[in-house]
Amino acid sequence: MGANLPALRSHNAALVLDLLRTAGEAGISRLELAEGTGLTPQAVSKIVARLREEGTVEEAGQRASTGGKPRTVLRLVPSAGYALGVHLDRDELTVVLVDLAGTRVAGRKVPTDLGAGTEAVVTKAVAEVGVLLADADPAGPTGPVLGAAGLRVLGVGVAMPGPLDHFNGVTQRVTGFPQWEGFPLRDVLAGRLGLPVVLDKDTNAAALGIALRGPGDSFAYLHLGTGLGAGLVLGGVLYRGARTDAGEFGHQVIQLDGPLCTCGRHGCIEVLCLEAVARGDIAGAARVLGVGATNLVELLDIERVVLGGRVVDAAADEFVRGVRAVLAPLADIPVTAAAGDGEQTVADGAAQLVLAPLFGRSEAVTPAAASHEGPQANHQAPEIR
Amino acid sequence: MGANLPALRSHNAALVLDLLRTAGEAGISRLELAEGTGLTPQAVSKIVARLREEGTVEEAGQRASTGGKPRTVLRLVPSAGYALGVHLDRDELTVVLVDLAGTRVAGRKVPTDLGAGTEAVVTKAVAEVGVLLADADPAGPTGPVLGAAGLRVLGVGVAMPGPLDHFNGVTQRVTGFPQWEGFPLRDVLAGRLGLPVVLDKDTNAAALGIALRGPGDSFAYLHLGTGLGAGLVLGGVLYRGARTDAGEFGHQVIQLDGPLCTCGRHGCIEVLCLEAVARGDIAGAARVLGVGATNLVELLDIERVVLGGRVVDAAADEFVRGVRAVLAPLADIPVTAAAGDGEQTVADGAAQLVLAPLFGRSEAVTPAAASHEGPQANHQAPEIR
DNA sequence: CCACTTAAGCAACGGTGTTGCCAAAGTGCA
DNA sequence: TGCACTTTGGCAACACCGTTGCTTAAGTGG
Repeated sequence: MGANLPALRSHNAALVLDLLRTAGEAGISRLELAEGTGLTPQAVSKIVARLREEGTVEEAGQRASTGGKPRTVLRLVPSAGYALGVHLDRDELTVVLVDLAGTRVAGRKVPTDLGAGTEAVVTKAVAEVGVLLADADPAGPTGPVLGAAGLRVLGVGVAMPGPLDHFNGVTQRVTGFPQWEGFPLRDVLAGRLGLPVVLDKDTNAAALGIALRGPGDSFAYLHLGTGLGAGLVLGGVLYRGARTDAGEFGHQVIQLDGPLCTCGRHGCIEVLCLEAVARGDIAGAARVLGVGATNLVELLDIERVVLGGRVVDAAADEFVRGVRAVLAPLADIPVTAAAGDGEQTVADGAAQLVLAPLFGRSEAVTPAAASHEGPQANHQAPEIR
Repeated sequence: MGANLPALRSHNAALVLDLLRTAGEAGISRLELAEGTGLTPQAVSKIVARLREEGTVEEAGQRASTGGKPRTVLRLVPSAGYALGVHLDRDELTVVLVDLAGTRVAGRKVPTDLGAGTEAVVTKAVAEVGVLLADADPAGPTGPVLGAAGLRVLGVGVAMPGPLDHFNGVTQRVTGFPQWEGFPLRDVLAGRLGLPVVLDKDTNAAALGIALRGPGDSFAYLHLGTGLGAGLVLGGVLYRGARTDAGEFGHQVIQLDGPLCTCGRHGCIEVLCLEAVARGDIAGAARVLGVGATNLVELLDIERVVLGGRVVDAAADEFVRGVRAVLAPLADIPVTAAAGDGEQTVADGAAQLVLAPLFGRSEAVTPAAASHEGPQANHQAPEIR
């Protein structure tokens, strides 16, 4: 909790990196970085010099002059670091390699059965990662970590259906697959791969990915697939809650004494929504989702709502329109559908679980984290240096 | 956004002060402070030395030895600073003076009518503050600021029914009193009193007050009075949302096509709850509140629920039991009633709006705050020095 | 060609937490 | 009573952070 000089240094470096990432191809000048961060131009110069020496940042031309020396444009070097994203879904395993800019540079998708057991799934995931890296890496399959000789892989983000314990990296009950309860997936995978691993819910991963694409604001990502969940980004940072279980949106009750849900309660959004979908009533499902979204907007004062997941993807326009119809009379909040890559949104977001800390996007530490020393020594938040 | 050495210094000082405040009368030693903050014992020594020189902290005896030099007990000096809390309710004006430890040292309560207009209410509030300070201050009514010669008053926190704009300190529509819409209460009051002023919703003030009494955790304070609102404390910090409008709990819809609410929607918690109360059905009201609380717990993964407000106070036990009954089957979350001082909970909490920043309890800056230069120059977060 | 403007680096500086060492103040046993 | 040991807390030197004051680089415009 206490901060020292190195902490201050990396905090400011993260701010600068985040602005560089947001600027993308267009780049950004030192003075603009100074304005954006509130730091002195001199401080920015020093920080940029360090980042350039590391190879994380490069100069890329200059702006038109405004009467004096033209500003030098700086740009993030995407190839300075990579992260792996693993999406472990009920019936499918997706593995992607993402660069520092958040661009997917390689990806694989194979059918998998979570029911095959933890050992089988872990082995398969490790194998898929190996193949992906071997294909992606021009230097070939040599080097210390799974052939990652040429690429600097910073870590692996793993996204799964919740609930799970993000802090300890342990899976909890996965509906239908009791053998996953209490499995320390993060540490097992970290041991096999020799890389830092971060585990989180699929909805959180997707929300994080969306957060890093847009400006750092507050929004809710509502994911309607097999079930219904939400990822909450509050103040540009993923909100996980005290026990990292936040976002259980599906079982919000919006109809007292409504139909019985699998969770034992009555009138949950999920059961109402899925029943409507089952009978082909997309408008009805969208309306229910809209009521839930309105509750969220009112309660958390967020700035936008993003819809995603298989069911939404199948009729995105209709869902967006339906949610808007409920929300619009009360608040002028944009409602959009997540970029239509389908399920790879989650895999890309999983990779961002590793990258986000570099850009200061995981600062809001909950009390649980403060009292916790953190995961395995060398499996903690990676740092570029 | 960017941090420099002074920022680091005050951040760490705030951590130390927060632990000292939490320790209360019992006090805490330097080494315990080091453990609690994660700082080096040496760093804590330096910080404590500064605080002692300021008069904010004092030595108070020593612990029993455990085989070596006994630990020196440190304690916050409550009289080192004071804050005023003003609760502006629809029909009542409460003014309290609170010391650094959060203890109320003086208070006044007078009937008031918000409908009398902004000028009349402001004048009355200023007068009440003057009387309170004159009574409380042994040095008598001399000195630069309203007779506060002997007391160092750090600022004034003002709590009102929402919605309002906390960042700009401007009131918005207050139901039934259109002349309050868009009134820059914070700056007007700051000008009259010559003190920094902070404006916030009554529910937020109450939640903050409760947060500072307990450990820094996550909880929701549900306030059932004229209306129904919530104050959310997430990770020990008051959550205000992008436009400082978070906590609009009353208009969460939990019954599709339910009874019409004043807000135009159907089946809001507020209308269901108030209707039940009106017909004397406390159990029914508590059940509705319980469903809403359960939704909150699921969505935000908070650790406890606190109930308060006039209606709850009148039948606290029954409300607590009713909410528990709904919540218990799903989560092991404590439900309690706010300490029964009635409405002064809000006034005390209002004073904490001023004190909380000293203890690092308002760090989570929303994006809106970052892009905003802050209020008037000298009406910003006060600092002890 | 030269005055002016704007961008960025160099050097010195104040101030942060850290490290290494030492003094102070107890306990417990011979 | 004396002495070894443990624990607490301060002093001094240090490395390193962003800041300040100034200089150099690189343009524009009359």
